[in-house]
Amino acid sequence: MENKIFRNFLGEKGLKPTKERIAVLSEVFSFHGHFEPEYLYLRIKNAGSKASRASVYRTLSLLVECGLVKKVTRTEKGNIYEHTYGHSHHDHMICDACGEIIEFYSEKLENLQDEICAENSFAGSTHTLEIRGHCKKCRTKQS
Amino acid sequence: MENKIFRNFLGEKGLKPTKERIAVLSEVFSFHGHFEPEYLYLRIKNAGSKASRASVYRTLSLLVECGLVKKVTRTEKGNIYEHTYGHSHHDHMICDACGEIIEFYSEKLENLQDEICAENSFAGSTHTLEIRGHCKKCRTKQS
DNA sequence: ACTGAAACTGAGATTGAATTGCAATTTAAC
DNA sequence: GTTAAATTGCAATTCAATCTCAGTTTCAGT
Repeated sequence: MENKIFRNFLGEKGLKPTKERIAVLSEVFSFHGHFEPEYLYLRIKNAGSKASRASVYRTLSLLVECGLVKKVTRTEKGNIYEHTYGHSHHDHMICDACGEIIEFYSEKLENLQDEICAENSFAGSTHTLEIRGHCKKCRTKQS
Repeated sequence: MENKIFRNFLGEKGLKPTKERIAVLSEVFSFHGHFEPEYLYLRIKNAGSKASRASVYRTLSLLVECGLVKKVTRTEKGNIYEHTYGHSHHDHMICDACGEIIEFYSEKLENLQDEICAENSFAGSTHTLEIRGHCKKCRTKQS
């Protein structure tokens, strides 16, 4: 599981699995959904563990580096992350009215993108598709 | 052309087409490609016009609001913009090695996204697709 | 267990893009 | 022209993110 993956990753880099790093890891995987670094920091505090803001940021970078966490998007106010282990790849729709984030996945879309990369002699490794608009709820509310 | 569009937009909002705003507008449309606010600010200075950083930022927001300019992406170091008037919609591939930005467009992709929105009862208004990887040049260089 | 070198941490300082407050200036309607 | 409203630039501010560095922890070697 993610704990093992992270420890292996740290080992390979000569880094140490400290309390703080493990606390961040656990907290990231203790819930589902998207989060901002500050929110994560507060959760950790609240959970009785301790890790400074600096450590949260530092660990978050490590988690992204080893593929357990992904940077979803950048808002006006900062980065948004999500954990990816156990989650297959997906893209996002974001409601401009309420901020809700809907995840979706389309095989066709993935294939089409591979095609497009090939056409451009581009070796795509990752992608981010973000559709903005209004979710069902906010669409109704408007009218 | 863009000048007229911007002036109309300003007029409707009771805003004034000042030298500074027009300088920003002209400079944005004086070249093709992507830019950062700071780069734009320097270009304006260099062109002999004058507009403070504050005015550049303020005007850029107006240009985005009226649809002449689009925020392409947010990097570690800030926003990247492009002018959109006269440019049809497209998406981007960004080379992680050299930073090159390749634009592409696919009708199929657009349609597929509309389908996906419909499936999720989502009213999509805009989207951003960013494929990251290595461009042809950097792929070759690597081997 | 001990020891020491290397890795790590937290608090606060720092950075840098972006925004804002405000006094002075410009605009344009009358 | 005159004047009210809009605009400007500077400097101050904001805020996420990063960095500094002295003190702390980890762990391999003994």
